[in-house]
Amino acid sequence: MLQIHLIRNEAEDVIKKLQIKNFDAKEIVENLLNVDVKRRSTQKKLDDTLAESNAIAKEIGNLFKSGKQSEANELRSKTTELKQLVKDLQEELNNLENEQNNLLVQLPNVPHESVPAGKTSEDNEIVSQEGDIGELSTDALPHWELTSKYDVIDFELGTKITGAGFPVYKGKGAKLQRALISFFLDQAIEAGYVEYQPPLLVNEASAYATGQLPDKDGQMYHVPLDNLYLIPTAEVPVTNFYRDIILQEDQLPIKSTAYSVCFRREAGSYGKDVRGLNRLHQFDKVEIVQVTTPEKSYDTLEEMLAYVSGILRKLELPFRVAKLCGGDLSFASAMTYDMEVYSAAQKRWLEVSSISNFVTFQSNRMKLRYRDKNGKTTLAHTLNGSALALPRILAALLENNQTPEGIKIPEALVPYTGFDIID
RNA sequence: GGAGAGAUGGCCGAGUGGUCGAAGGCGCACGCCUGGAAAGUGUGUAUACCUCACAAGGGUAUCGAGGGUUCGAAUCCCUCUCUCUCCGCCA
Repeated sequence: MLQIHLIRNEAEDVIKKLQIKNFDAKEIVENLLNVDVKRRSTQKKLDDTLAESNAIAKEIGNLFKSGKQSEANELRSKTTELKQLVKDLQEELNNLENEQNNLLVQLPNVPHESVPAGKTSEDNEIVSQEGDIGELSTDALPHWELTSKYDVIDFELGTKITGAGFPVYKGKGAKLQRALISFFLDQAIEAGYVEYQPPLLVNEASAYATGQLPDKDGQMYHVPLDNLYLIPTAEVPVTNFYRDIILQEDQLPIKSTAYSVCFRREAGSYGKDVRGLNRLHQFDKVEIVQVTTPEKSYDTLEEMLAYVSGILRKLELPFRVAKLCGGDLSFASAMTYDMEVYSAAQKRWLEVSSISNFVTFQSNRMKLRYRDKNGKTTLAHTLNGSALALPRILAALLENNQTPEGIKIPEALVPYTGFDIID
């Protein structure tokens, strides 16, 4: 959520920058400016009225004490009209605050000035690419055929017991999953992240704080009986650790990592996009989260990008990095890098990580602040990234490493799997 | 699920209708003391919004959350949430 000060002081600039996201903010901003003025004058009136009745109450107390009953009673009658006024003003203020909040929540985060214009993922800027995307032989199989050929994932079994998008991993497939999770976590720990195992269900306040609510409530599984949401990513619980907290500057940066199962309803896609492991309702992911200062957050973004690149190198997967254009940027993000690995058999790039700087968009909503050297409380910056999402990594490993003898396991993973080939 | 107790500032802990944003202690910051340190000692030490120059100063709100009684509530009443103890159930 953007801060009202920003709208108040830089309305034109906000409108202009949101155009990069193809978002027409003009009307909302105008309404906000209006409401803001009304809100402030109402608050002033209310405060003044309250100050007056506080003063009278105090005086009545003094009069009673000095035994001047009649004078006290006289004053008492005077407060009845003030009471009604307070009530009215309070209600008005409440309405205006709600109105302001409802408007504010509709505005996406302002993109960083370096974010390229553009509408779709076609317009993303490819900033780097590395690794060999060499040709596979013509009889190379897509992963959804390899999984049944080697009996490592049973999609139908998952459909039977739950539904489409809930695969059952089996044998070496299950072990490979477990190996990847351990590998990713160990890498993150080595890079200075603290490992957490968060709850997989969160309450409404948490889902709101990281921006899943109210914008994307249809994308989460909801448990109405307890009003809890299944997390779409570990980002939600982990970032919420710091909700309503004031940190000391020397505690920053905070680097957290968590493995979690992720649940996504993801309505609306079809065809090859959802085939096999490409898009699931339940999948595994290791997430990295950082909380840092405004001065450092963009350096941190680069650091996280370098970190994830390192993992992909160790997995020997060809990958490229895309800087998202305005139109492809998520609601809450100011700047995002997508990491994509090449799926040799599908001949397409698969997104395996998305690393974003949210600047103060999340911290404002969740009141995550720190006290700087001068003792001033300031909103912290939050960032997160996948490191990494399992299914598409698995898909790429299966496809890219297929040989007549079987599927080769990259060297870095062998200590974790205990085998070097799936055959 | 049943019964009971409780929720106060960074922490501990007082406070049952007015002088309480809140005693006292601890912690922390700065100063004094000291050759240096400890001890001692002095001062300060919440957040948000409004006014305003995002200064100083001032106003308002906040003692788990929301509502009510009252001229006036941390203190009384109602609802909710959470925590703890005992019982039950249970991986």
